[in-house]
Amino acid sequence: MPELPEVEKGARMLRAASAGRRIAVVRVLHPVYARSLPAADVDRLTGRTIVDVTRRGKHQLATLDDGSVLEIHFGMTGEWIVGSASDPVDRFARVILDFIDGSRITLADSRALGAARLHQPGADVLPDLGPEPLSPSFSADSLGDVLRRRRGPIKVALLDQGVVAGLGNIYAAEALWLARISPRARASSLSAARRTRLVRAIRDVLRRAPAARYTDRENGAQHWRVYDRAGKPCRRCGTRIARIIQGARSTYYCPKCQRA
DNA sequence: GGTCGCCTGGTA
DNA sequence: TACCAGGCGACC
Repeated sequence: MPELPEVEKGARMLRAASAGRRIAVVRVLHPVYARSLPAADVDRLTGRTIVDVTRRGKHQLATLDDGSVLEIHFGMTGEWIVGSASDPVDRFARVILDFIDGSRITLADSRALGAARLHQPGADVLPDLGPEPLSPSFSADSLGDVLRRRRGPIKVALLDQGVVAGLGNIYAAEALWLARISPRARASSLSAARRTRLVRAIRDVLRRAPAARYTDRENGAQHWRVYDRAGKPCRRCGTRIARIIQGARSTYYCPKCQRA
């Protein structure tokens, strides 16, 4: 489930595999992806050279030599497969970029919830995205400014990419557990002290994610502190972890040591 | 603000 | 065979 740390890894892969390379062939292999990357954009991409790749929130941004930007979103199940143009096409390949040097990068996405979009030169890419959680512009004060206008619970607010960029369902739950804040707490009523704890917890969760192998399918789950642990004892106080639905999504939390 | 549905593989 | 996973846009 790609959240910020996984997308950062993806952006690095894309950069290593594509920066400085000229695109020979673009193939779009799924109707959902054809919607976000129509034939006209495939034509525009073909023959262009990828200059650099950056990440913003959960979005990967490949800048092309004409200033246009290819934006990739992994959705739930997106991942890169790096190889050569002679490789067999992956079962879940949705977009394939073949470069003139014979190398290839494939966007595989089993559930096809991701997207690829081409932004024209000079376009404002991702205008509604909130601050990067690991940047100084994200702070207890800035978070307070945004949350003040919110009516709903803090968990739902944290999943809003306009509040903070890059958090998903898992790390939002993990951060709230670390900060000892109930996911049901009203976003607008969080004290400055709790916002400080939350900002710290978000950074902590995101920073340690790669090292903790959060993303490893076999070993990841056992490292989660609260996510997917419904009915199991809280790692802090032993209380049974609760599962509730917020914004049509599962939320896991400790009803005792995460207070509203 | 809340809820639904896109998608499809994995699991009960 | 039904249901669940979830990022996110579309809807009420």
